[in-house]
Amino acid sequence: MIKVFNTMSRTKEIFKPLKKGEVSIYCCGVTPYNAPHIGNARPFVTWDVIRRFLAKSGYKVTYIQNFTDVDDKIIKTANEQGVTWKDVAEKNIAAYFKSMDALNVRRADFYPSVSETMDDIIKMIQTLVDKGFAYVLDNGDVFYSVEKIKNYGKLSKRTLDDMLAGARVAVDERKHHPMDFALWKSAKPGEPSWESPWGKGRPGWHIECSAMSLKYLGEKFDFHGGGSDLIFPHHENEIAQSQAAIGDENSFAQYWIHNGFITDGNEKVSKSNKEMVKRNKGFFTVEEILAKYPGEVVRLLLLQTHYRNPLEFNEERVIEAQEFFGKLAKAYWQLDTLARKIHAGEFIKDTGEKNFAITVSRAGGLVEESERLLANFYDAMSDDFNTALAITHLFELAQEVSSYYDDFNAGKILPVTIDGDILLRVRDIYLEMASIIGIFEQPVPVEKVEEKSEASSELVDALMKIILSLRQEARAAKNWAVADKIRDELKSAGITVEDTAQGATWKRSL
RNA sequence: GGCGGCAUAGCCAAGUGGUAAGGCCGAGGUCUGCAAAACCUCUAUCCCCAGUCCGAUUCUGGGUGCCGCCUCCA
Repeated sequence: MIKVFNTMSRTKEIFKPLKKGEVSIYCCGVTPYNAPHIGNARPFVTWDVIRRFLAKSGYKVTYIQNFTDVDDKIIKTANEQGVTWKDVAEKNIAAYFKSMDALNVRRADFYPSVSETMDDIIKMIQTLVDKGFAYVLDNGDVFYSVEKIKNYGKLSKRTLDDMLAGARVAVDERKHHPMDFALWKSAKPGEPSWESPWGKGRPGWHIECSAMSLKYLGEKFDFHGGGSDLIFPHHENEIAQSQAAIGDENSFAQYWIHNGFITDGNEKVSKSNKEMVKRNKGFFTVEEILAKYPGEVVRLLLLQTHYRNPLEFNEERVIEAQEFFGKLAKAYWQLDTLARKIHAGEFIKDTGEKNFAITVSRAGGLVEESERLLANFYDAMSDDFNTALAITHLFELAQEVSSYYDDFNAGKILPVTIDGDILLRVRDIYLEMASIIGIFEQPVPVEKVEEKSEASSELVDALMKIILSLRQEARAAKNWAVADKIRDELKSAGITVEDTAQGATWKRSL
């Protein structure tokens, strides 16, 4: 049983799909007028995990995400840069994909754009005009009439009276009601336009999502999501339009999922906050952040807070997440190594009956524990996609594994083949959790447990081998001054040396 | 001004009507020539007041603080 918090009811509801075994999702995508910043990334990472979880739970998932490629800001940017609106959109869509790929966000089933859905948009506006929910002005503008529908404001929990009382914006006198919004804007000089029954123009904001969801998912679909800043007016207006056009107030999305904001100093991260952009120069867009830290680390950080809560983002937290990720990765490495080597019989020795029993019981405990944690993991995910809690279960397993590994290395556990079989099962469980969270899909850039560094060249490896063997000679002669000096100087050169029971290891400092 | 949300340890962050997961930091320990790493152990009564209840951090009301939306915004 999966429970989800529905913004419409403001409560957790039991999820029942419209079609058995299938889930349809529409998530509002981006307006590609510049490169995505970290705040933009959150809903897509969130939905990516939801998709993975639902798919793993046996649902056939259809996921649609749009690009609003016809928009004021895009036109403005294009005019400023002396390029076409399409150039701007294409460039930023490419940037979007690049960032999302690095965050392991899987591709949507379709990415409709406004420019490619124009016919459907015009058709929907025409329906609204025909049914009397919209009106056309002399200049060709078309507005939606909010008074024509019952319960306008039901998603954002406000009434037309509330909104009038708190109105802050100068009202356009041509509108029948101050809250009426544009479905179609007549063409202005220097702007792209499309032919329509009302003359040349382009769609207003909101209508594209209604038209696209109808086109790709039909009159009813399961989930609709996006950032909580979209609740009003965007999603409210989508509901009004769609349900009016379809003629069914139960149509359109069944569950509304909204994610909280990423904050910086308790303030919403936003491109329009000039001061914040300035303060975070060089560490603001996803691309900038990914230039310094691995995508999987950033992804993990984004999922360590429940999606509905605000998430404070700064470099310190990324570093913390990197440490956390490193431990998860190391435990996986330990588990994989141990399982494969024991399974292949590499470690087999005569353990004696007593030790054999202890070892099997210890490994058996590990597999029981991993199964318990896997169940907890699914419970957490089933409770409104609580990735923050789910990740701690994965981490607990990582700790169990590391503890086992430590004892193994210390000789407290003797290897027998049966361990390998059991540990392979534990490894599969570990990977199952990781795959839903969506990590370990990229080469792990973590520290080495063996004596050479992954990111190094053969030459560096050879040099390090020489240096470390010289240092080892000094250590053997108890010449600590020389040994420590070598270690200290390597450290300042960006290489960390650690002495272990198996000899010295080195890695590049992070 | 209208509407909505949040308030848990130094920091981050789950959660529950029966005295609160996890991470970071910190303290102690094992190991070690030292260091590091690793592993083990320890560290909160949940913003304030009132109410309901046998019992509230968790429910209700009030207060305070913070945030968001109402204009573009993930």
